[in-house]
Amino acid sequence: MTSEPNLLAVIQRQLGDLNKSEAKVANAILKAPEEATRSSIASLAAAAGVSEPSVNRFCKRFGATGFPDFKLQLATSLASGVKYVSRAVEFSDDINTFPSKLFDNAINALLTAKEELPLKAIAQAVDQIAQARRVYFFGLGTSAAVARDAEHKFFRFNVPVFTHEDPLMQRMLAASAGVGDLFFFISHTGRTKVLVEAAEIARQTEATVVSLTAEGSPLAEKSHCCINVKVEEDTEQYLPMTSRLVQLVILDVLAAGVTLRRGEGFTPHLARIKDSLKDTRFPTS
Amino acid sequence: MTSEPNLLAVIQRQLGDLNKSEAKVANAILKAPEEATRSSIASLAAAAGVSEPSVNRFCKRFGATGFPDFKLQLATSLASGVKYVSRAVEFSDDINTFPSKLFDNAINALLTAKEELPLKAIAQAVDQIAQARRVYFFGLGTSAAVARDAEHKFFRFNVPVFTHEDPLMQRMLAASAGVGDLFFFISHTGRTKVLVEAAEIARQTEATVVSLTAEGSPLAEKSHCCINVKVEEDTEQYLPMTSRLVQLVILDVLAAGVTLRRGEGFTPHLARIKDSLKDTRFPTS
DNA sequence: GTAGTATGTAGTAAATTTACAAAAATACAA
DNA sequence: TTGTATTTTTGTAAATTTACTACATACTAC
Repeated sequence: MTSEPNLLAVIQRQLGDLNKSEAKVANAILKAPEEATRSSIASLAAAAGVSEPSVNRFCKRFGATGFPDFKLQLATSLASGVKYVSRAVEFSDDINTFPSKLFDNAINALLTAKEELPLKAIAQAVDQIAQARRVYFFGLGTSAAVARDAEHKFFRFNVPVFTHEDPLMQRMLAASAGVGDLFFFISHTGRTKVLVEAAEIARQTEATVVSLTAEGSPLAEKSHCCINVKVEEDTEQYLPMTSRLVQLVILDVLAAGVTLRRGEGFTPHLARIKDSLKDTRFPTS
Repeated sequence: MTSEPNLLAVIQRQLGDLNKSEAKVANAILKAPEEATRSSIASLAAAAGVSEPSVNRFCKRFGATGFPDFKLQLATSLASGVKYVSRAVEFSDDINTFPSKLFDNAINALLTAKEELPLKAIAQAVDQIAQARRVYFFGLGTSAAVARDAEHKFFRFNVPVFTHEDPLMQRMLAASAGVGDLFFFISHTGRTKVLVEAAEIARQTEATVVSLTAEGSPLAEKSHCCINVKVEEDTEQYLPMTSRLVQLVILDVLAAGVTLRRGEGFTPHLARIKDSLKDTRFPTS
């Protein structure tokens, strides 16, 4: 419970900082992690095309006391069932391979995000949402769906929440904002022009601007509080985005944070909302 | 990789059938399994009060090729034990605990789903989507956001996709459907009346009905093809739903499946769509 | 060219396994 | 019972494999 849960992710992340032979070792391990746990230092060295001490140094660099200890850590990492390495879907994949790859990628994104949670920003955002008189969730494209999800979730807190996918509506609402209004912008890149402009407009009012987006992006700079999500995306691959999953869970975290703020006295309210949906469903069995 | 569920349990069960020194080894391991994975054959032999070859024989008896291999199996089996523990958020939680809990729950949901993926239904759904002339994604509440996300993703495939959150629109579209139309219903419970009714209406036409919902639910029964998602939800806790994350990833899988179907010749089309968004963003750096 | 780093070679220490022998347990007959 | 043959269990010691350390060489950047 102490150490990094996912050794492979750590290796992958540090790939750039390694020197030649260490990188060779890293690649050999990433290529066949299972096999690495079973092989001796000699065979791994051969597979990587380096000398045995290089493998040993590699292990120590990653916090192990030596090769056997490293293998143990690796095996433990692998045991949790996920290949902690983003694996691209290839055209040679079939039904038996690509679904697990996509799941692994999603899980991996969440694991990574969990380790670098910007707790301070989250706590601040919870404060601001809890105090807000009105909350607007704005996003475009994929993030519009995330905003919609957030609206549904936060609606349960007695706070008037709004979503709009129309950039013009977003601008107008931003322009007419005042004290107690909170604008929550969601964007993967943080560079979508119309969204950044809306944030800029909102910022010129008395309203609070919070964003869930990439660190250092134009959108982040316009915000009072920015929750950074850094998920490196294989944007070249036309693959589904894992970042929105992280965004969704972070919004869950914010929702939970607000609930906890309200205290136990608030649960009856939540129960009432849930009950109100009962008649819309076919009863179970 | 046959994977006994838990090596420790196996050892415990066979305790009676072991001879004296093997039993000593077994007890030493059961007493401190974590430590056993880290110690050498010599120290374990000493701890058990037997000779080194006895430990070795013990290992082989349990299917390992030798001591190191045994340690590996033991480590993996210990590590996989901590998987799948959903942790509920409590009012005593603070900012340092509840965010990781929520992330853990999300990750666990995906891990579980990954292991019980209904591949057959997924393959079938991919076929049907690939052949469809028009695809409608329908959902309500939280699932409406999922439907919206799906619309965005599938829009890139040249297939006309539509989403509507309005139950009346859903009914009307379902009623006027024909050959080549595919209705994709998304629902956590599969019991939302208006949605099930829309599915029923669609089913009476020549259209194809696919659903992403709970096994055996009314909605599932109305569908030509149902992708089952079983995520046991702590519905009592007013906590965010993890099921929608699973739904999203499954839709990613379907999208990837369709892309793979189209083959490599299709990538230029995807590239064009991506390029078309370029001017809407602030350039990087 | 020099300082510093990176990598490999060779030797050493450690750990694991094998082969074999001693001891213990068991079976069975007198 | 008791003794003996046979099998099983266990340990010793040697062989082998594996991992580590110290040192030398090669490379890189200044």
